Amino acid sequence: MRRPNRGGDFPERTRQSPLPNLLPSFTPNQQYQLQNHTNSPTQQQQQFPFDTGCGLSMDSDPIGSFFLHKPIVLNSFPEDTNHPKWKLTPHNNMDTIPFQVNLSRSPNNHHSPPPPLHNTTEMDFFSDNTNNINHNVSSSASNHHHSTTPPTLEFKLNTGLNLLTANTSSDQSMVDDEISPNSEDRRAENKLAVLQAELERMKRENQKLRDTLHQVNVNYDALQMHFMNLMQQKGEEVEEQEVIGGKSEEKKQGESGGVLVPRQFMDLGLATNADTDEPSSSSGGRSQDRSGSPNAEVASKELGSSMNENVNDEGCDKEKKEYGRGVESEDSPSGHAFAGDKVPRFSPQKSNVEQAEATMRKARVSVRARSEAPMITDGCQWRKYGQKMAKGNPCPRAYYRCTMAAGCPVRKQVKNEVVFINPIFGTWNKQVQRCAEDRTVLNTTYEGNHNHPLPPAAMAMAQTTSSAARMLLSGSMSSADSIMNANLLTRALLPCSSSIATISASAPFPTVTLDLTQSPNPLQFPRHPNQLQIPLQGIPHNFSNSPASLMPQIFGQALYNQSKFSGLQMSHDADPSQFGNHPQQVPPHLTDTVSAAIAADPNFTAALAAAITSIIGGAQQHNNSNNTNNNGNMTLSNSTGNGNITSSTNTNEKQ
DNA sequence: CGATTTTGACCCGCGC
DNA sequence: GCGCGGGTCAAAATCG
Repeated sequence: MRRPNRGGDFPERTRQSPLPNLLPSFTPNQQYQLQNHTNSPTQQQQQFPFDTGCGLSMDSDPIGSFFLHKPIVLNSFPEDTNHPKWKLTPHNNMDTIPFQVNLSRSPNNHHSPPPPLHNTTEMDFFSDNTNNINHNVSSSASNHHHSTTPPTLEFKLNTGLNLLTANTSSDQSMVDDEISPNSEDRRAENKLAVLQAELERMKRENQKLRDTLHQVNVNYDALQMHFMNLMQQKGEEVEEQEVIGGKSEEKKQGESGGVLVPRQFMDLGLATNADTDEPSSSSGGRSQDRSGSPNAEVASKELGSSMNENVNDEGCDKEKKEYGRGVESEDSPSGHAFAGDKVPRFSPQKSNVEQAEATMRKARVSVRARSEAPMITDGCQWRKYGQKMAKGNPCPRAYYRCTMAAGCPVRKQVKNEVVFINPIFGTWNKQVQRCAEDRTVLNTTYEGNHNHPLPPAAMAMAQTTSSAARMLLSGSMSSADSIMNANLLTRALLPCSSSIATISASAPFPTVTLDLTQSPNPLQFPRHPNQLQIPLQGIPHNFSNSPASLMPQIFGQALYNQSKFSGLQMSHDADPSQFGNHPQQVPPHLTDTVSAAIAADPNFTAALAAAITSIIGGAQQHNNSNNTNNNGNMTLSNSTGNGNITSSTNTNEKQ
């Protein structure tokens, strides 16, 4: 089943250059003709190569590609693009003169432009700076797309641009220019020549930037693909392990007809098959009763048996339950699978990507933050569908699901924790200066990926979930990756806080817990042995004084940024401690730049280009200063052989 | 009147 | 087998 929105759950990030487009472009599908307004002798039909009248000769190859041959000696190029004599107008002007093109040139012309017509040495106009520009145009003269904009404006077709420049310059030929007796005109011509040269230089520079940006995009795609491949491989490894380890359990549940499938695989299977068109209610007894489908359970078991045959003879009742309920937990790229909250569940054939994504979907991102508000405003629309009283907690736990799109699988839990800190351990909050018993911690847990475009305000959290899930997916597989991801997570956040991020790979769901409550005392929040806690440099200390609604966006964006930049930053991943815990000490490059760039420009690629420039520019100075070791240093060590991760932190918050 | 919230019931896994 | 807790459903109530 297609899942186009996976990873792309969010609005497509266009990859437009942040730089002004200095390259020429024609209006697509617009036919242009060269119009002579003065009935000059040039009204005669011309054939290639011909003089464009601006010091450029023009040629074309058999496929209609145009070549301009520009003499080194530049002549007058009046800036008046509306020169009364030559004008390019759209083809719909029937009064214009057709722009005749002889296309029967030698095929060698494409790479070997014909000899110049003029006396000066000619150069390949595209040889050095426009190699990547598509200068193929229609083979018909009438299809010769030509911009009517001045040459300094947008254009993507150099031929058209320069032709325009030439045509708008004058009806005088080069020879005419050279014999001009007017010295003032010559000065103007020289000035124009300089400007023209500058224009060419800018075009070359722009082309280089575009090439660089293109390369960045390519690299980014490659990194993304590589990351996905790694996740797939790791998922397969875990799957194999679970298959081996689950034999006994399989035997145990086999008697009751249960079908065991490795969790990871089952997730996918249950989540992605739309072909069975199985109602979600089929797996839940209660739902069966309410749906009035007496055969639902039988059908479900049959499907399970079928799956047993097709897949790996295992099952996960819990997953089946979850997905059978409509869930929710699966996002459909096509969107139809979520209509009515009914999700077909079984699919014996799953791509590795889907498997990895399904596993990722189970990952959770939990945010602990102090807030007086009942719920974090994260930009999404949520509908409460349940509430439970948690044992030992006077505050109920609320369950929300995203209602921004029908069938959106994203859910969140909001737990209003009452935090009691034992003053014996000296865990009074020195910043807040409040009694520990007064504090309430808002614990918001997100799960799933949105299957719909998100508003900018909601992008951060959604991307946080996605990014964190990806990190969990890899981090839960090996300690080394966990450390790497933890480091990435740390680096993702702005360097001004000692908040704790906990990565838990324990069952049932891997969870990233971002603790924004600033509780450095490990006794306050006992850690799971498989948890990795990292001081998050970037979360404001006094969160209670910060709008809680902003926090998920802050770290969400940062985490998302980090996930995108991980490949880049890892290459020069310096000691995070060098950033210190003081914003004023933060190096201006890197994190701040990235965050600022992306914050300023929703276009990720644009920000990426800006950030890369910054990173590259700041890498050297970064390397020169990365020996500094301050408080807030993060030391990670893998002290166990079973994949458990322990960490030791050395933050100035630790007491 | 549609959307949202409330709330009791239900399902299921897990531990005893 | 039973109870507990997490999670979900859906009818009823409420809201705008």
